[in-house]
Amino acid sequence: MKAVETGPPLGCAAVMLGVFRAALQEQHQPVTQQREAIAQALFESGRHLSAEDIVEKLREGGESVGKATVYRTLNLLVQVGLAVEHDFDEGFRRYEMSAGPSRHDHLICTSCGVVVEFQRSEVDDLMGEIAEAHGFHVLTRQVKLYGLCPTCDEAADADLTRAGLR
Amino acid sequence: MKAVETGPPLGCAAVMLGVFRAALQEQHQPVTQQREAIAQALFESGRHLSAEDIVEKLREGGESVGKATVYRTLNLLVQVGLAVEHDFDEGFRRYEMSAGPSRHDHLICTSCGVVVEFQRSEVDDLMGEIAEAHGFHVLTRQVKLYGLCPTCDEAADADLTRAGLR
DNA sequence: ATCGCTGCAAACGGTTTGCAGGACA
DNA sequence: TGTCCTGCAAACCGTTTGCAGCGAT
Repeated sequence: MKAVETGPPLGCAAVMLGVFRAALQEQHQPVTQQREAIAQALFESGRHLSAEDIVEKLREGGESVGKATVYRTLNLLVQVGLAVEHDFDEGFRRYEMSAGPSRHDHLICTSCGVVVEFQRSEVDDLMGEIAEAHGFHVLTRQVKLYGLCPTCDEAADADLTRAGLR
Repeated sequence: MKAVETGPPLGCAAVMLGVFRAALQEQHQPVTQQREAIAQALFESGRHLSAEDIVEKLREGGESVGKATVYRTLNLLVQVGLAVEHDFDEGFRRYEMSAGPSRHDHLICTSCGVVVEFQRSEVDDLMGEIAEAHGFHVLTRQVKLYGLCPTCDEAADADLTRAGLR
């Protein structure tokens, strides 16, 4: 078995790429090498990538794409629903493959910056109910919990204790 | 009874201002006219204001403050927990008075941009439970539902119907 | 009187845009 | 072959920063 860097099921990227190609053709938009490369980079990583991350990833792979094209393609991916935009308060945006109906949300540590994903059907249910109650037709959501991860929380506690004992 | 532009209970701004002053003094930070004016502008409006909004609001009131000071003071307010930062994907940030424990969340229309607030104790409960399950010490959260408001949803439906009948 | 906040303007950095040339349909 | 996507670089814009001077403590 081959070692793989990161997460998504093998073959998933290929399927997503097919969907992307189909979506482009349906809108009479050209399927260019750059668009495929950018989409593939995002799908293969399966994580939260910045535009810069993608430029770098592709450069490492020997492909050269302009930053502007990366932004344009990412917007395209968001439009057709194959990617979602995230803002983790870093001063720039990150993008992530959107596996359609599989919704998940994030816990973000404001101290060390670690991002933990979680998935709870109760969130889907509750948000759906709220949207309905307000007559909104919700397409996407951003549920982010900011605070201290267990490690940083413990460290902060230790600091406080030390200060208290001083 | 006097006509009032916007929302928060009268006197609320004054109380919040007092808390801000106390917080500054506690940290041995000077209570300047600018800081008071900026905080008051935010507290009185009670809505989601951008830094630019505040500069304008103060200029209208005859007070002149630098944009840099507005940003610095807003960060100060966030640090002491009297304001929260919002990002509604407009390319800039908005700030809102934080009434401490009274948490509320937002529905955002991606078509007309209207922002609707809602408050549901179930959200507090669920988020608290999730944070606990992951050992996170959550301080703030961002729960945003993006989609079409009733008006825009209806308009979109009408468009689709028209297209279908063409 | 001292410390550090303010304000102006320039710097900064992520994102967008204009335009000449080349790739897809 | 025509359209429009790409890539470079400059423009853009919200935010941050450096520095001289004044205000709060």
